[in-house]
Amino acid sequence: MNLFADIRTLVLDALSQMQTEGTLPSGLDFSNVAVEPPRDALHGDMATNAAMVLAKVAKMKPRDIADALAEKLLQDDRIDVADVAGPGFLNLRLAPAVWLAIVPNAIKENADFGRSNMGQGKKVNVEYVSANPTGPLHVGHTRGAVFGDALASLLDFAGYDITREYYINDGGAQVDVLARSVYLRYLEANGQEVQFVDGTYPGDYLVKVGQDLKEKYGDTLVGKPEAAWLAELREYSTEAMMDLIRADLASIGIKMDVFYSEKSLYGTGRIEDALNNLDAKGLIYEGTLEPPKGKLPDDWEPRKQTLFKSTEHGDDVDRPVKKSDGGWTYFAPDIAYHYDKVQRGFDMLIDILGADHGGYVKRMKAAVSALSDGAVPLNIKLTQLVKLYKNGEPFKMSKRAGTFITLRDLVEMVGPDVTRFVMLTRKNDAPLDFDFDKVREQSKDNPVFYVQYANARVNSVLKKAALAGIDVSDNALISADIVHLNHDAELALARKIAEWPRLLELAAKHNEPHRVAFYLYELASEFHSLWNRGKEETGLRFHQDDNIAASQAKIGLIRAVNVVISAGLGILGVTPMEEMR
RNA sequence: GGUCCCAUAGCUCAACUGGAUAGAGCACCUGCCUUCUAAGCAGGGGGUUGCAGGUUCGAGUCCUGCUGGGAUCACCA
Repeated sequence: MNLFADIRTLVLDALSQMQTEGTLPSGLDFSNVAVEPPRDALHGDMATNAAMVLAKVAKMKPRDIADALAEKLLQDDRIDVADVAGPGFLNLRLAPAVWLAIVPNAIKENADFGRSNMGQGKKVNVEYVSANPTGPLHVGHTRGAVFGDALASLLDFAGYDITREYYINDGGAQVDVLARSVYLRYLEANGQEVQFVDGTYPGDYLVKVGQDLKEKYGDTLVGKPEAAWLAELREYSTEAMMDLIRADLASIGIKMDVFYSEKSLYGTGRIEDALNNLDAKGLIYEGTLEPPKGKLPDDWEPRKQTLFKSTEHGDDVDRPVKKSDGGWTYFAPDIAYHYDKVQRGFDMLIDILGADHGGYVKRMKAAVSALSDGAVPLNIKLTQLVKLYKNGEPFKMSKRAGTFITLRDLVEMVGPDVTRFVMLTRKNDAPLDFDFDKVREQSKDNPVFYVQYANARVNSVLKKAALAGIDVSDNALISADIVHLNHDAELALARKIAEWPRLLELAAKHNEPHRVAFYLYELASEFHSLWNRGKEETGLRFHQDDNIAASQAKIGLIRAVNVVISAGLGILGVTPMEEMR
């Protein structure tokens, strides 16, 4: 139930009627006609830009259209007031009962309130995290993980058929490095002194892997040449790292549907298939790239390579798919991987990448555009850096000094819920400041607690009312008489609740889960405001002495707040708190 | 130098993708606890939306050019 959509339908119907009556010319495009909440509540409940959008094509004055439209709309008993204002806005005021009707509706739909079918079941693949399997997830990965997961939930709630996917980069040279590093830890476990030279991973998360390896092989690999153990250890170490990463993800509530291995693309003809597809379209050629403009890299030299003509699909330069030694570049398996996604029948692909991969966007989009003949859009969202602070002071990370903050550290220090919420209070492409101390503060400075506190307060009221013998079951609240909600402050809260389905669709449409976080903050604020007004105006308290019917109506209102907060937090992946203690 | 992202109140950020007088929080000032949790609420001051043009009924939002910050730039992933 989306009131804004309902009223927009009403407006469009009225416009069509005006066309049949000849007040408006036919053949107009209504797609830009919007019904939105006005910026200033004084203007009314909803505003439509219909008159201004249509004025030019209809060759009429905006105000004339608006006046005629107002007259039509007023015939509907949901519309109390329709005023023309400004350059041609039509401000609508709805009958209070229309707003208040959202309350029992929200309680009835409960966890499904706001769910939309705008996605029409379209298959969407959301690929996120995809960190190299060479170590635990760190803070940067965490942001991508949380953002991708919330976006997936958001789209799911908006009616898309979502697949959550992780691409394991287990095919490249970094896995050799991992294997060698693990071998060193293995030697260490066998009592040898080892040196971690450049080009190996010194992190102590590999200590246990080395020890486990000793359990498995004893000392049989000691002193053997690399050729004897490299392949084996590559396999073993990536498995161990993926176990680690899966556990990291689980600790913030993320469960992938698919883990897709890069290695599985090699030696199976899949890379060749993808490139053949491009070749058949005349997009693969042998050639030499121009040197990059500006300052030349020291070791630059012209070189003949196998290139993908990505410029045909919007890239700036063509991109190599084979190295000079004949091996694939990292781009080649990525092409094959996305080809696979296209073949699996997704209607849309979304990749979540760190901002440092921004240079990769155009070529990947070019590849998907070419592979799918433009049929499957690839939407790449970049997540900006996370700057860590401790008590207002920048917190510098250094692998060497052991002050490298991992996802696990974050979860242990502040918990999964706070981590997730805070990381979703910024747009994905804006840098994020994360202060370990501030996010744990239990005050309204901290949006997490502010929202949770609202939820807890509602529960507190429900509990006390039940103790006082009032039936506050959802069934009782649904059938409560909204006539008892007759105050502007109560109406304001009902309006905010009614915005939820619309907000959700907007957030989904723009792939912006942070909007959910901001909305929840506003909803909580509206609720806290009403709560406090009850101190002075006793008629606004939720629990009305000796008036069970009024109490049930008022408690129903805040139970609806509860429903929306739970649904919203659910999308963000945050567990609502029943009480704050 | 090329490409991408960013620039909004003293600070951290919104602004429903082109709508009305640009909004919140922090900080500062003034009020509100005998009351369902004051972990909260109400009110006040604070702005040339980096600069200069352009597009139109209308621009923080779109286009062009600057300035400043970040990321990235073939044979690493």
